Amino acid sequence: MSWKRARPETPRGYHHGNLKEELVKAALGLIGEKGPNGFTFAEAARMAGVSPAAPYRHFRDRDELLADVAARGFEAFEAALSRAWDQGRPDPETAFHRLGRAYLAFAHDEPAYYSAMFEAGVPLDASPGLRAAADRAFATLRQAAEALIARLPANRRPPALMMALHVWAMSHGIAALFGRADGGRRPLPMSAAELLEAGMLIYLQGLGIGPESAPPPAG
Amino acid sequence: MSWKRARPETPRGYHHGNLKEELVKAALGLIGEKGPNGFTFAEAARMAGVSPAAPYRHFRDRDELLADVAARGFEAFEAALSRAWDQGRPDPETAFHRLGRAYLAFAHDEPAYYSAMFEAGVPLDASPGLRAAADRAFATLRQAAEALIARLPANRRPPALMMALHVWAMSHGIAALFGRADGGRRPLPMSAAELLEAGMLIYLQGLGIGPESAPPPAG
DNA sequence: GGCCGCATGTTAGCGCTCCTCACATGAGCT
DNA sequence: AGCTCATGTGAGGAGCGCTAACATGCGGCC
Repeated sequence: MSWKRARPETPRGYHHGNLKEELVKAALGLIGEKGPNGFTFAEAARMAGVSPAAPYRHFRDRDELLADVAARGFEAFEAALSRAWDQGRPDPETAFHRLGRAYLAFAHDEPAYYSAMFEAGVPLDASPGLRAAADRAFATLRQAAEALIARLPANRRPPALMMALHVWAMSHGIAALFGRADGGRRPLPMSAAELLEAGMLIYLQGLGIGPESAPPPAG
Repeated sequence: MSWKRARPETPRGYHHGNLKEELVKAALGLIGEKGPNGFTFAEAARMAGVSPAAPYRHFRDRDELLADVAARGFEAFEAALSRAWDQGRPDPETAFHRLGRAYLAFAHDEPAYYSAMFEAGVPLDASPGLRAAADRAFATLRQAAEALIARLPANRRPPALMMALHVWAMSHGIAALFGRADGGRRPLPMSAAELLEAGMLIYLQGLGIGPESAPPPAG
């Protein structure tokens, strides 16, 4: 009995009624606080006010819950990136910079999701929906890369996939190494967002999509 | 008694004599096999042929061993990067490409070290030597950045620190997302090394250190 | 309306891990 | 030779993942 909530906020009977959702929420909270390893199945159950065995009715094991959290994270990620990209309006450059900021904002504001997605070691094919969600998120990046590349003369266009991978890698690298809420790594002379912005400007310049080399055709 | 080695390769008495080193080696092996979380204090002890309590004579706890592995990883990393950079010989561009390949080679060939360094969640100040070792490794990248920047006209030089951070971020991003031994993430149309090489060429081009924009002064 | 099936939750418990404490051993110094 | 102390052992508490057998009550069926 000791695992029961001291004072249940929502009185309930034998059946919880919404346990799966509440377990996911609890897991998110725990991952956010103590990292993906600090998260414990038993503690999530405690938070939801159920016995330590109850979660097994909803998830095969701890890894499956983690995979579920990661999948939801990719959904939210894709939504945030799509919203930022906004179909490239008003122009691809502006939208692209918004996209970069949105990437870092997500990593910064949703560390629990970001951990589950990229740092918890969840294999991408842990669940059917996971890889699909991850692919949709990446597709947004790729779409942005394509729109930017389209502004180049046809004979100087790099592969869009490659460019998307570069953007993703740099964003993830900055988020992973410097993007945490000052957590414990390295003090920087500039913010992660500024660092990414500068890096992307240089990269785009290298492609020839720079402020001085590619005036918008209908400017 | 069941924890004893079935057939001790090196017969020993009550005292092991070299336990600390052997625990670190065992940890490396386990991390390489099963990721930084799969690694277990008790199993490392078993591998070394000692009781599960013995490791506590050499490491305060599991995290301290992990931090020790990470610190050794940074030492090896620094050594590998320095060797590749080779003081910028024969010229900074050539040496820089070697450096990039060395970065990915390390991440690929020493996954256990790389995990402990970047993915195990070890705080950088877990031990005095850890941050120092990490700083030395980063200093190598920064040194390379400085040498490359020095080839630019004085009025177009970006901050070396920023450039080093960009290089690090892109390298780490590629290593973390695509660099694993095909482990389980995403199939690519090109190797991680090629991806990094292409990304760095574009980035350098953006800085004006490109094949067609910065012929060596003594060419 | 009453009954029953089955999803959901509980209890008990195995095996494992981390870590601690009291005790054993023997290497190296005096 | 004798002592000391670093190093290793044994036993055990607390917590976790997971399973099996049992309890409960919601929802569909007659």
